[in-house]
Parts: sequence; structure tokens; C-alpha cells
Amino acid sequence: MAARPTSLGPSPGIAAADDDRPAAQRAERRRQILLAAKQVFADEGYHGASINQIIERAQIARGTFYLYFESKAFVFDAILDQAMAELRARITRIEVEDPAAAPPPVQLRDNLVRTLEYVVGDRALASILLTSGKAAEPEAIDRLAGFFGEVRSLIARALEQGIEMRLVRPCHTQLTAAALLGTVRGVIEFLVTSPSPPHVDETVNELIAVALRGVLA
Amino acid sequence: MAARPTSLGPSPGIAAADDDRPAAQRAERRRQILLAAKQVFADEGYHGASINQIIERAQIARGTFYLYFESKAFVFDAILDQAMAELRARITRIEVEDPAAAPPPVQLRDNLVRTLEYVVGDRALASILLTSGKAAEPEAIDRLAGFFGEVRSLIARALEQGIEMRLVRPCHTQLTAAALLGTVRGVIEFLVTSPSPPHVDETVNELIAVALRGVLA
Amino acid sequence: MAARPTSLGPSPGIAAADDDRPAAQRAERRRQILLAAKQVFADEGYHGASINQIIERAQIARGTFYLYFESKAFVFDAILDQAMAELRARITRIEVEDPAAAPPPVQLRDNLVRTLEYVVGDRALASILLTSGKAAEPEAIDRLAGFFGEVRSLIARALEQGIEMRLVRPCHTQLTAAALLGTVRGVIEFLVTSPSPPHVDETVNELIAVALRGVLA
Amino acid sequence: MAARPTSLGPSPGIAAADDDRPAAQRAERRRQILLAAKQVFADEGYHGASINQIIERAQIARGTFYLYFESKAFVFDAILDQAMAELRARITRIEVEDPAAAPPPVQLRDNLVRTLEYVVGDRALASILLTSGKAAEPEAIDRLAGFFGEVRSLIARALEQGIEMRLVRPCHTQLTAAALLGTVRGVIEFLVTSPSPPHVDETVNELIAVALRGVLA
DNA sequence: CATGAATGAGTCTTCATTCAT
DNA sequence: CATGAATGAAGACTCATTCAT
Repeated sequence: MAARPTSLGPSPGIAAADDDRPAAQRAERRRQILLAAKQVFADEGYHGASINQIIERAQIARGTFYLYFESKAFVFDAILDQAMAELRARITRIEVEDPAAAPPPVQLRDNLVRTLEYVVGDRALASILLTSGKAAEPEAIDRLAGFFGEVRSLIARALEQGIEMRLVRPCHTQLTAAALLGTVRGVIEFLVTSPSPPHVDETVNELIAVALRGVLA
Repeated sequence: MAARPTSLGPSPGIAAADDDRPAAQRAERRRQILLAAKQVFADEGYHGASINQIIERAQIARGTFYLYFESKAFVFDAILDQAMAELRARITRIEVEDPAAAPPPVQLRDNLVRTLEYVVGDRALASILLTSGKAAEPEAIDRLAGFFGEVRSLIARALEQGIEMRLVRPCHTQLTAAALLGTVRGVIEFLVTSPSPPHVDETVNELIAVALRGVLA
Repeated sequence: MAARPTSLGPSPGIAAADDDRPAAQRAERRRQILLAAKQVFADEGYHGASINQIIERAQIARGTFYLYFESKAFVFDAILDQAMAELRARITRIEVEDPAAAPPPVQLRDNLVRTLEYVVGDRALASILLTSGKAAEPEAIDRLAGFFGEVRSLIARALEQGIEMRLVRPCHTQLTAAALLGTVRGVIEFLVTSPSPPHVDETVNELIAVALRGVLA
Repeated sequence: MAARPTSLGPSPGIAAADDDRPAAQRAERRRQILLAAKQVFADEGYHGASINQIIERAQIARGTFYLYFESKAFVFDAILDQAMAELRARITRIEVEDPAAAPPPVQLRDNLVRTLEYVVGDRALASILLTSGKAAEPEAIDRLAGFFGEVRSLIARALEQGIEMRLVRPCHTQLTAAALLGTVRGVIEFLVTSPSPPHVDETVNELIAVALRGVLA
């Protein structure tokens, strides 16, 4: 990625170059394939995507693909893994007791901003996450369902805590968590689909407003 | 169904019979195939579903399928058409000016109850509507997107009217409509997925509460 | 196989025809594919044979092949099964105690004649049996090895009995059985390979002579 | 093997060194590849063997393989050549007229002992010779068939001479030669397959006994 | 109308071979 | 010389669709 433009030959660097080029190249290739695959999966869905489309987009030969990924299912998994890891890193539990932490509303806002920014920055990925719920290999479907389950649980917990603290009105927390998760997904879909979407910041404001206070005046 | 050994062709019965039996039989067969196809599409997604699975479930021969539907894409379209028609019939614009109409909140509630009841009664269909957003034939995808676009517009209009009437706080109506649509989808997913989902009535109460007043106390 | 030359259409036979044609046709097709496959496997070996070659020889489309056999391995198995069944039916244990049975040397001779006649009548099959010992799917290899093991045991038993009865000189029965089995295989190979092989009868005479009395004057 | 950091090219050492080391290294590498290939071919058959397996076993890089052998077919040929050469060197025509030679029975015995010892010492090779009769490149198949043809001719000649000298009973020499060759192959297979095979010496005794005098008492 | 055998384009995957480093 | 990334032809298998019966 950083790497100097192109190595000049097999000379193993004159002096201080602690990076091993071949490994870097390999990683680069991998990224290139992942990128192409991500776009194709986003456009066509898991079953609709063909290795042909992926290698055409990645500008590589058929065999090369299999040098980097065992199978179609494995690329898909890799994409999912990466996405879920990135999202997990962006979604943190809201801390209410730690006085050193930011106030909960700010934490909530930060979570949303981080998440939406990542997702908007990678529309293909968003599309995959949003639409692969049924159309993939059973194992991948389960992993995805598990992920969304986690997120929903996180929201449900936050609601429960909020209720305890009298910040949130009593409600069916499971159902409401599902509803709120849907809200976020709806917003993401809008951001990703819209030709001229509003800024993430503004979007988050609206999202939080709806979630916390609804639409009534 | 009603039998008579074998119909001799499309000739509509002998004389005085206000129903033409063969046509009824034909329609029945069609429904039978649609039902099977719906379940298969729901389980496997568009590309994952195979004609084999459909005809096995429908207990018909391969050729028979093509007697009733031109292609796999056409059955899918038929399912989508039916679903969208049913939903359109259940979702009515909220009438604010007609004094004969029920008060808007009641209209909203009725819309939601009708919709959720239909969807919960046909989980396979719900699953298809919720997950076929990307994984189908482009044309079907467009139609589906169009449908959800319609619904979102409906919500957006309702919001605009509400704002005019000072019932709804000013907001980015497009975005908020997307958010609310997402909320409904989230709730539907919960209903359809949950092993022991709450009653539709209670669900709608919660849904409306979140949508109108948010989660804050 | 017996079947009348070609059916004249869908007319289900005028009167007495208790055979169900479709099943017969299906069996016929199956035989046709088995025949083609047998020849290809004989010419190219298991791994060298391609479905392409088989369907070209059988004059059928690619998909048709898979209508009759699950996979390449399955056709091969079917061929092996048939061959082993036929051979098992032709190789009977030599009965020494039953006075109603033919004298042992005659039984031996009959066994050999039956076996060689079958094998010579189906060279492709002989070739497969003789050369697929290593080059096939492990499971098939095992089955084949098991079969030859059976035959060798049969020979070894016969030798033991012969030794008890003082007809056969004492020897390492296992090793000698292997040697004799090899002798038979060598003869079969000769028969199958030779452009103008001797008659089976004469061949069996020579074979028995070598096996019983060796080559010394 | 002998090392020296890295040879600088094909230049043959400094000066006075009657062996040119690089060539020796090259030969060594070649042997290493041949060894690996032999084992793989023995385990998997010609078509079943892959370059991958060979280079893994030989612990060399993919390209290196092609530095020593033009293709898969060529390694196989090399193996066959070597084996056939070794065997040819061990199988000598039986000399009946030269009074200086050992008596014919001893010559026969020596031939067999030498051959079996070689073969037992290299099971992989035995396996290849015994089972590659059909499953290889046509050219190799022909060469192998030619080799066995030679051996058979040798045996046939010996039989003819024996008949002339009244040592051997009159028989169809071609057929009997094939039978005897089969006998030897059967014994070899037994030796190679058996978990606890008898000593070569004992084996040869039995083999000769069967071949010369048969199994009768 | 119903059937299901037949088709062949298309899918995923492997593997012998080449070549820049 | 050695390496191993890259290639693409070819293989096994699937599946939507057609058509004779």
C-alpha cells in the first residue's frame, strides 16, 4: 500500500527496508480481488455473482483467483468478516457508570457517526450487509444473522439501562430494539441509495431525533 | 379438483354452468405452483431457488411448470405482483381533510394493523419482500425498489402534511420517511423471525409509540 | 434388449404387451451409456476418461449423462459392479465332497471356460478389471482389490483341499494362489491383446496344463 | 547437497577438480525429483498424480521442476526408462550352449532372484510397472507394452529351446509365455502387497516349482 | 393438458505450464 | 539456477428450458 512505486528488480533493497515486498504484493492482490468481489456481490447477490464477473472486474486470470481464495464461499466470508470486524470496532457499548466516559447521548452519537461514515464510504459493502440475509451459503447467513443479533442485543441492553435510569420510557425492549435497528438500516439504505444524500452529521441528527423523540411536534 | 375424468380441451363445459370448470382448474394449478414457488424463493432466494425444488414441492412435472409460467423470472414476478397488490390495497393514503374519514392516528393504526397482519400471515412472502432487494432479475429488483419508493413517498407526504398542520415537527422528510420505513421493516423482521412474537395489536402499539414519540421517557 | 425394434409412437400396444415401455427405454439408454463409458474407461483409464468422451461416444448431451448416473465415479462403480457380479456368477467353489457334482477337474475347467468366455466377449471390461487396480477412486480400488482377494482365497482354499487329499503337492498356498491368479490374468491379457487369439477351449487346456503340471516335459 | 553458498553458474569449478560439482548437484536434484515423482505416480497413477504433489514431496519450487523435466510426461518416461533399464540388466537370456555358463536352471533362478530383489526393493516402481498399463500417455503405454513384449518373447524363446532339448513339453509357447509372465507378476504383486511377505529366496523356490512342475502332487 | 427425457450453455474448480524477478 | 505468481484450457457438474409422446 504505502510501498515504493515499483521495485526495480530482484535486488533485495540496499539497506534499511524491513518490509518484505512479496508479502506486501500478495496482500495487495488480495485486496484487489476482495474489492472486485465486493462490488460484484453487491450488484448481483451471492448466488447471482459468478467467478467470471469477479475475475473480469479484478483483471486477473481464473486460476489466480483460486490462488488467493479457496472458493467463492471463502471470498464472501472474507468480505463479511472484514465488514463485521470493522463494524464491531465502531460500535461500542454505551458506558453509563464510568464518570470518565463521555455522556451517553454523545456516545450514542459517536457510535452512529462512526458506523454511518464507514458504511457510506463503502456502499458495496453496505449493500451486501443489507441484502445477503437470505441469499448466501447457510454458514454465512448464520454469521450475518448472529452479527445483527449482537447489535440488537446491544440496543436492547441500552434500552433496559435507560429504562432503569428513567431516561427511557418502559417498552418491549426486544421489539423496540428491532425497530430501532430497522430505523438505522432504513437510514443507511437511504444514504447509500440517494443520489445526493445529506451529510452524515446531519443524517445522524435526524436519526437520533426520530429514535429518541419520534416525529411528533 | 372437482374432477370430471379429463377435460377435452378449453371448451367451457356443455352449456348452463355459470363457472367454466377448466379455467377454474387452471387457476387452481396456478395457485398451487405459486405457493410452492413462494416457499422455495423464501427459503433459498431467487438465484438459489431451482425449478426442481419448485416442481417437487408443487408435485407437478417439469413441463407442467412451463405450461403456467413462461420462466423462473415470471413466477417470481407473479409472486411479487400479487404481494405488492395486496399490500397496496392495505396501505391507504392518510386522509386529513375529509371529515367523514376516521381521525388520522386511527387511519395510521389501521394501515399498520392491516399490513402487519397480512405479512405475518404469509411469512414466506414477507421474507421475499424483505430480502430480494438485490438478488433477483434486474427488472424485478426495479419493481420492488419502485414499490418501496412509493411507500416511502406516501410516508413522506404524510409527514409533510403533518408538519403543515403542526402535528409533526419539522424534519428532513425524505430521510425521516426512509427511517420510518426501516422501522416498520425492522418490526416485521422481528415478527417473522421471532419464535414467539407478540400479538400484532401490541406490536403496532409499540411501533406507533416509537415512531411518534421515540424512546425517551 | 429383446423388445420390438422401435415403438411406433405413443400407442400403448394393441393388446398383450405387459412391458412398460418407458422403463425399458430408460434401461436401454442406461446400457448405451454404460457401453460407451466402458470403452472410454478401457481406453483411457479412470482419470484419463472424460465425461466429454463418454457422451460423445454415447451420442448424448451432457445433461443426459447425469440423468442416468450421479457422477463419473458412479458409472465406473456400475461397470465394476456388473463385471464383478458376472464373474462371481461364473466362478464357483469347487465341490469335492458332493458325489452328485462333476469331478473336480471338470469343475475347474468349467470355471475357467465360463470366465474366459465372458472376459473375451467383453474386452473393454477385461481391460478395466486388469488395469484399474490403482487408477480410480479409492473406494472403487478397494472394491476391486476385495474382489481379487476373494478369488485368491477361493484358489487358496482349493489348494488346501487338494493338499489334504494328496492331489496337490504341499506348498505356500497363499503365494501359490497369487501365482495362479497371475497366471490366469496373464492368459486373459494374452487373449484380449492378441490379434488372433486361440480358441477359449484350447487356451483353457494350455492354462490348466501349466497350472497343474508346469512346463517341464 | 555438498553446498558452497551459491554456485555462480555453469562454470565448472576453479581448476583441477576432476568432477564438475554443478553437474553433480544437478544430477542429485534430478534424482530427488525422480524419487518424489515415483512415489506419487505409484500412489495416484499417472493421471491422478499432480505436479503439486511431486514438488511438495521433492521440496522444490514449481518452476524448478520444469528446469529438470520438460513435462509431467517426461518424468514419467524417465522413471519408466530407468526401471526398464534396470530390469533389462537383470534379465538375461538363458544360455544353453555355452559350456562356461551356469546350468540353465541356475540361470533361470538367478534371473528371478535378481528381478524380484530389485522390484521388492522399490515397491513404488513395482506398482508403477504393474498398474500403468493403461493409465498414462499413449507413448509411455506403448513403451511399457513393448517392454513386457520383450520379456514375453524371451520366455517364449526359452520355452522353444527347452522343447527342442526335450526338457520342456510341447506347448503353445506364446500363450504359455504369457501365462508364465502373468505368474511372475502375480507373485510380485503378492510380495509387494503382502504385509509380511516371505523371503525372496523362498518365493523364488515356490515360483519356480509352480512354473516348472505345476501344483499337482 | 400433462409428462419427463433431453438439451447445452454456464458454473465452479483444478492443474500443467510459463515467465518475470 | 531457483522461485512461485500468474495463466487459461479443460474437467465435472447444474439447471433453466424445450419438445415428442
